[in-house]
Amino acid sequence: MNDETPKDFNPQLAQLSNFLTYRISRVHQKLNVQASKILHASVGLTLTQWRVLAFIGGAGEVTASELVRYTAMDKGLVSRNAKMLIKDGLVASSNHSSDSRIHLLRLTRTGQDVFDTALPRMRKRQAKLAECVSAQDIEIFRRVLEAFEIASEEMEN
Amino acid sequence: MNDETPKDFNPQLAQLSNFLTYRISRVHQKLNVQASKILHASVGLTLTQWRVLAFIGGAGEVTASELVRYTAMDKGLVSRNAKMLIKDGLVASSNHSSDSRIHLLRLTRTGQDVFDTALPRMRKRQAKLAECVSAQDIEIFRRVLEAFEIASEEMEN
DNA sequence: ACAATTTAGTTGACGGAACAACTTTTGAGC
DNA sequence: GCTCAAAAGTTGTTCCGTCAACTAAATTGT
Repeated sequence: MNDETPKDFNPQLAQLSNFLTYRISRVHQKLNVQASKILHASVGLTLTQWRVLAFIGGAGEVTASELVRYTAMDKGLVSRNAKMLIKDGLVASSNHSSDSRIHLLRLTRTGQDVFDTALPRMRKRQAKLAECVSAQDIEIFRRVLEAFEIASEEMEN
Repeated sequence: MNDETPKDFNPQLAQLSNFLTYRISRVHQKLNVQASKILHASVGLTLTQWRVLAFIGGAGEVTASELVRYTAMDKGLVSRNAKMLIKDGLVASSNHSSDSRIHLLRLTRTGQDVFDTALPRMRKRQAKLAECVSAQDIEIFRRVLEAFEIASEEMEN
């Protein structure tokens, strides 16, 4: 969190900290911290809970496995977080008509309120981030992310 | 890990998965998995151990707190990982001449070998990632990361 | 129609990272 | 020179995400 140039500045060290993966890691962590703060302060959810809630809210009605497919989150993680949200009364689960394995998840009235409260704040945050750079650069940034994501899966070795 | 378009494709869900922070999160995770595999296979280190080792190797001789300053890693995390590396004989620690709190960390001969083995592989991986997009786009990507990192610290709200 | 495979979801165990409390040593202020 | 604050590290606790094992239900193949 101390980001002024240290007194004992060492260019070699500074260079090492430029490894791409490492930089992504740091940015990711900081963004997470920030998002978590907002969520905690506004609706008292963790980031993961929010993600699950947001996907349910955005979709209207989904199953856990759809959620897993779209978010690439862990099965167990989704299951546990959904359970918490259900326990807290933000999400309701109902049975699928023909497939009794499946639980359909949707927001409760309260869950919808939480969603409606948090979403604009999260969007605003996104917008603030986006303001830092040009729209074009964001576009490129997205493309590079996309390319990296694909590359990181393909690369064998 | 299933990344073909799901049969039950839902554009609303797809849209939600485009939140920037979330995408960074996913890419970050996948890159980590990949890096970890390479490190595990080549030198048997975890990503965090490698980061500590790499910083020490790059700097020649550093203290733990310098490491903390440059990597923005947690104190405790650095301490524990350094300890493991010392136990495994990859890092040696010696006392500072005048300040007895400080331990100077440097690579042992073995540590240097490990460093020399892993570094080119990690660089190669970076290069492979970089190949996916133009040099110019990488530059922009770095700039955006930089901007986001700053923004995520400043934003108070 | 029944065996075998696949899919949905839950749960337990484990490991690693964040946070905080604590010790020890050094430096600063008076 | 003594007190108090700051810095360097260590260690304990806790929480969260990943992996893997497991149950139950549905689907496929013959």
